[in-house]
Amino acid sequence: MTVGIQDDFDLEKIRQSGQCFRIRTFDDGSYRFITGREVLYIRQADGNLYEVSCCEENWNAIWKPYFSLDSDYRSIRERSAGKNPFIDRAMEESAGLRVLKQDPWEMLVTFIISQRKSIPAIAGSVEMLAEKFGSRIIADRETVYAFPTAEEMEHVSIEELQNCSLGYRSKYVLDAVRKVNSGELDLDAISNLDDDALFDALQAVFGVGKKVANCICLFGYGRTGRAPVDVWIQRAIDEGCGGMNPFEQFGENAGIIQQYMFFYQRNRKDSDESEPAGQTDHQVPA
DNA sequence: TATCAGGGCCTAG
DNA sequence: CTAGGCCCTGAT
Repeated sequence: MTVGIQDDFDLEKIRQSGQCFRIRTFDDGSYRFITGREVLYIRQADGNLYEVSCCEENWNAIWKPYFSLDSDYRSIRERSAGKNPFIDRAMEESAGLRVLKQDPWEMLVTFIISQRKSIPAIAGSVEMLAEKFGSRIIADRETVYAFPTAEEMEHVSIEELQNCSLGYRSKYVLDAVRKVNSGELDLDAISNLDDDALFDALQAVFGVGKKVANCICLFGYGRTGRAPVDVWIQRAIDEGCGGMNPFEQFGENAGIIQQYMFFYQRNRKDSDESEPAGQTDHQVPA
């Protein structure tokens, strides 16, 4: 069927935004997304019109929330403008990307894996995990594998994880599996916590520090006030913000601004005028 | 072929 | 608080 999307929405920018590692493209311009056991093929037809492979119920119940289409990003950009020239530029260049609302368990494991890895390497490991331990899905255009649940990973060995190129992160993932399956960490229950408490609860997992915890808050729990600071954002802060963390002033939209900055910093021509000025005040609590 | 950085985190001092 | 080590990959 066809849906109309009036707000900022750019599939290619979403694909490159580094928050989701299982997006696939097809030659006809279609993009494939997976969440849980649901698979979506979506293609821009004309202007604001998109052809989607799902029914209207699933579009409304699953995919509109997934793409955060209940938020008005255009107005968020407008209201966030005028505070910092670098960020203004980042918002212009990156308009169209969305913060995706993804599965918390998948985000926990994926961002544990992400540490000290390049994006292609992360994608490779996540794909291997899905193929080895996830359930098979016969989708419209291919056979795909869902990201494995904690239950499906219950008896996974350290060797099997090593074979997915997890390296020293294997023991971290194993700890996540154990804590979630034992109930020591209840990913549903903690969704009721406020941002700071959620942030702290996630860091109980071995291998989850501030950056990874903030990624899970933002991409898994929709906590848009959270702004993870990674090496790219730190570079943007050094080169565009005089070394001072700019996210406090954006409040509940800090995480969205962070995504604009991340995309912009990765794609812009290296300024090389890197001026590491000032301290690096790290993760921003809302 | 060799080198290096990559969406960090843990541990020791 | 700071420095080192860590598994492995993709890029040069």
